[in-house]
Amino acid sequence: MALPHPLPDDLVELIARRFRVIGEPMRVRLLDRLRDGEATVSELAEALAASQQNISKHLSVMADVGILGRRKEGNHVYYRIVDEGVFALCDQVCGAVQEQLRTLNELVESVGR
Amino acid sequence: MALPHPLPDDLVELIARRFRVIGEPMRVRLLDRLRDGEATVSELAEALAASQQNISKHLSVMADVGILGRRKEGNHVYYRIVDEGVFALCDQVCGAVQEQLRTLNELVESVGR
DNA sequence: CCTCTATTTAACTGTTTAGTTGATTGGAGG
DNA sequence: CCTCCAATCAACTAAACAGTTAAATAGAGG
Repeated sequence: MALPHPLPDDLVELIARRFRVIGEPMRVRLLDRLRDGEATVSELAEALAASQQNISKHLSVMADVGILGRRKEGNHVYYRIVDEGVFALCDQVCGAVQEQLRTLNELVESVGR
Repeated sequence: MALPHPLPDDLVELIARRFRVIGEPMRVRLLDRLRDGEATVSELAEALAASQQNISKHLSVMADVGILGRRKEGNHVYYRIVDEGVFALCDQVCGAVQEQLRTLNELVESVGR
C-alpha cells in the first residue's frame, strides 16, 4: 500500500483528525481500559471517576472515527475496540515517551551529581 | 518493555500530548515534507504556502516534544525528524484511514448502483 | 556601525472543544 | 400506564490553541 507523497489535503485532514481524537487524556484512559474488553458507559464512567455524559461523548467521538464499536443490550450500551491498530499506535508512542522520560532522568541525575 | 496497566496519570498526559501535537493538519504536512530530509523554516513556509511565523511555531512545538531536531547554520535553521517512530505512526494511521475510505467508497457505490 | 535577511517572541483574536447542567429518548419491569 | 435507569442530546462556559500582526533577536556582509 504505497502512500501518495505529498499527502493530498483530505487525507491530511483525516490523519490529523484521528491523531487529535486519541490525543486527549480521558480518551487514552478509556482505550487503556477497553484493552481488557468491552464495557458499558456507566462502568467506564465509574472506573474513570467521570460523569456519564462526559464518557458518553468521548466514546461517541471514538466510535465516529471507527476506533470503537458499540453493541446495545437492554438498557446498556457496550463499547469495544474495533480498530486493533490503536494498540500498536499506543505502544509505539509509549515507547517514545518512556525513552524520553529515561533520557530526562539521566539528565536530572547528572545535574544532581 | 512492559507497559504499566492501568497507565499512570503522567504517562497518560505525555501520550495524549504527543498525539495532539501530531493531530494538526499543518504539522502532518510538515512531517510529510521532512520525510525527504531536513529543511529550513523559510523553505518549509514556502513549500506549504504558510507564514514563516506560523511554521516556526509548529516546528518549535514538535521539537519540544522530541519529534524534530534543529541545526543552526548561519542565518538559517534546519529542522529534521529525529524520532523515526513517527513514520511508523503515520503509516499505521494512514493504513487505517485508507481502509476507512475504501469501505466508504464501497458503500457509496452500492448506494449509487 | 548599518543594513539586510532568517528566525523567534509576544500580544491579540477567533475557533475548537472538553466538561457541566438540564432535558430527552428508550428499554425493562411493576 | 407509570416509574426507573442507562444513555444521548442540547445549550452553555471555560480553557486550549492555531493563525495573524508587530516587535525583538541574531548572524552575514558591506
